[in-house]
Amino acid sequence: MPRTARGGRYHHGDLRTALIETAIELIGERGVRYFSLAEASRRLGVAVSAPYAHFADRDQLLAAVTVRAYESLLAEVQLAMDGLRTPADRLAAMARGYVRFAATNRALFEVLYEARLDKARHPEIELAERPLADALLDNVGALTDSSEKQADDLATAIEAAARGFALLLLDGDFGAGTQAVERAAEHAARATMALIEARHVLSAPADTQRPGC
Amino acid sequence: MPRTARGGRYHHGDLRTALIETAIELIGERGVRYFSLAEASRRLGVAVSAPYAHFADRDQLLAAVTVRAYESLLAEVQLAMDGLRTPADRLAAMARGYVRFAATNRALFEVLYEARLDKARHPEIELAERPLADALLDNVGALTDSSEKQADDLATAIEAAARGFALLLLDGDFGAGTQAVERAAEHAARATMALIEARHVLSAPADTQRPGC
DNA sequence: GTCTATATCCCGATAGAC
DNA sequence: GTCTATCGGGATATAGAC
Repeated sequence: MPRTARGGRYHHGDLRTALIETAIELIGERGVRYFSLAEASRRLGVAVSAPYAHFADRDQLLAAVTVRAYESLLAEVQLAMDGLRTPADRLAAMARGYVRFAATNRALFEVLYEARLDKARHPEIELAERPLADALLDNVGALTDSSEKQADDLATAIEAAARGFALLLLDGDFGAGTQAVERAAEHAARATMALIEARHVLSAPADTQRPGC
Repeated sequence: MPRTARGGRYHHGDLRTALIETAIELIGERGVRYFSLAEASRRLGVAVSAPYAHFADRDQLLAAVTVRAYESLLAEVQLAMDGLRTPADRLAAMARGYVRFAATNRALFEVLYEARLDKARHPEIELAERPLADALLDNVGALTDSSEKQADDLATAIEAAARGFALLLLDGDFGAGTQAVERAAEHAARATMALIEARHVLSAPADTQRPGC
């Protein structure tokens, strides 16, 4: 713990960044909803009032964490897509990267969906989210025969499936450890491929569909 | 509010049930994390110590709510499947019912996944969950050419997608109101159909798959 | 089974000194 | 920019009277 104070003032020099990192630690241990500025201050060895020099309130800190979360998620997804050229391969890779991100950055993944921040008060969050949404829509749109509505339906299905697999993984349904992560990521990628292959089913009246090729 | 006390003792006669119902109310308004026994007591007009005559602690009450949640979910899913005979139709209906349940019983849906209860301390929860898992596995298994592993992979994909659609709906991504619910439910049903149709993709090496029939 | 009262603890946020 | 001190609030849980 090299960053605790040594009896005197806090001379870290970047309490703002330290608070964000400690918030991520704490959220990982106990969940967003149990995160408190007071505990973060204690862990950093500063007074409970110190954070207010850098963030107006608790939500402002959580918003900063959320922005970082979107940035990390985007990086992980882009890394997974690297070198792949077909839209289908890139979409499957997005799902894989998304699931990996959820597992290796549990706190950041959680803050994305459970921080309950007032979106109107934190417009920077939507800004950070956009590139990811664009990447998804671009690749879905690049699938040859997709009309606008079909593209949108497919994107939504892929998003839903990826999020579902990530949550099943975090709930322990795939077991624990690195193998579980890769297993879940692989499942998400294959489900994405399946949705792409059967995408004609997604936007048609359900009662005209019959399974089986 | 006929159940508030009229200045004297609480003569409702079934505080235990009243607590469960009030807990569901409060969770729907503020989320599980912010639910407290104290506030439930206040709303019921009883002393904050009264609940302890019926539940050992807060988690025991939440566990009772969770059991009720699984029962309600099972009922909704069974209702949606009613009259349908093919496994595919029944699976699509399960997804539809699941999404409808999430929207019309938001509090119960939330408690299923965000109560953070120690499963070992509340074995009754797993008991309540089982019939639902069985229904899913039975129908997936009834699809003609599914091996055990293929059946399991398909079941997981359907579960992930349904949960994802439910969360997108609750996040407002489908808009608000009854139409949004039915739209999301329909999407979940179609995604289920798509996963069934392309289920051969789910359990095969991803790099041998190419989209398009 | 419910009450009153209390012990114990944690939180967010602010005021004013340095 | 950080500190000390504090206000005002809310929580869980227990003890003992009725």
